[in-house]
Amino acid sequence: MLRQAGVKVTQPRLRVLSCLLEAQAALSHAEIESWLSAEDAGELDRVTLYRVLDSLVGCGIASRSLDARGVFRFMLKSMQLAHAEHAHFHCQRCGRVFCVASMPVPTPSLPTGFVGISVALEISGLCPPCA
Amino acid sequence: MLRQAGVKVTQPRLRVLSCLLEAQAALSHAEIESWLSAEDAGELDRVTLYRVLDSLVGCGIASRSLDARGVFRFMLKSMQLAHAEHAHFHCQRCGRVFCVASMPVPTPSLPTGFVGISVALEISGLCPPCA
DNA sequence: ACACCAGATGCAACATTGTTGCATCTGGTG
DNA sequence: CACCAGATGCAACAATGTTGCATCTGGTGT
Ligand SMILES: [Mn+2]
Ligand SMILES: [Mn+2]
Ligand SMILES: [Zn+2]
Ligand SMILES: [Zn+2]
Repeated sequence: MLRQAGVKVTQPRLRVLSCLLEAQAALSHAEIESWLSAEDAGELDRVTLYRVLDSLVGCGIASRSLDARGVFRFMLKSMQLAHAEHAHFHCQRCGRVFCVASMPVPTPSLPTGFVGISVALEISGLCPPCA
Repeated sequence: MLRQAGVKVTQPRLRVLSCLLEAQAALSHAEIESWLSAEDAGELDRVTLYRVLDSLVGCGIASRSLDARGVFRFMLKSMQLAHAEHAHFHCQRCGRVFCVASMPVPTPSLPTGFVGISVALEISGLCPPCA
């Protein structure tokens, strides 16, 4: 994937990529850091991890989003694309996120000058168990 | 508004409230701080401003949301309601938020059991100056 | 008018998340 | 195998938000 994307294949990038490949959800910098520090290989520098994540996003392998606390989270672009076309429901009580396949995300129609990069349709409320 | 909401009417709350009443968009802590520091009255303590904003959100006068950089922004709840029907554009670089009147927020069609409370259509990208 | 006190304020210290500068190292290329 | 663009590691810095605590004050009851 790294070679395909035209970036250097380095140990830190391979280690972070394997995290993202295994992950079931979007991971924060802190989560990846603690996951990696549990491995046999040495710790990965905090700043290097930030820069690895930047490079993975920059070359299109990963995507970056914000969680409810304002912390950036990362997932493979391939995984993210599967969720880009439908809405997501955020339960205000339990925090869980549900896919809402019945609500497609509309195509952006922006005023001239604006460059749209992503569109998200987010519903807040109470999920069945919480309601 | 403060008396109505059942919280003490204090000078800091009145000053912050007047900012939010004048504001054309959701304001960040930093924006409110610099706006207030330009006034005749003395500077308002950073921490007090955080706590005033918390109290305004807590008593239902204001609403809190995240901008594209992960910074919290605040606006009057009443004003927020006026923005519930259209999309919003978040600049990834400068954090500013723009109304996109041309993109209406779709009516929620949720699976049975889910209780929708709010719907947001959020576009991320670069605003004209930043692009 | 006055005393009282829950809660609001101001200040210092701290925590978390993310960025910048710079010296050194290394993956890939010729 | 030499070279170098770019990646890494470390230190310092920046931005945003939180906690602890002493002091002050808005509102209430007398
Ligand atoms: Mn989904
Ligand atoms: Mn709007
Ligand atoms: Zn729930
Ligand atoms: Zn911008």
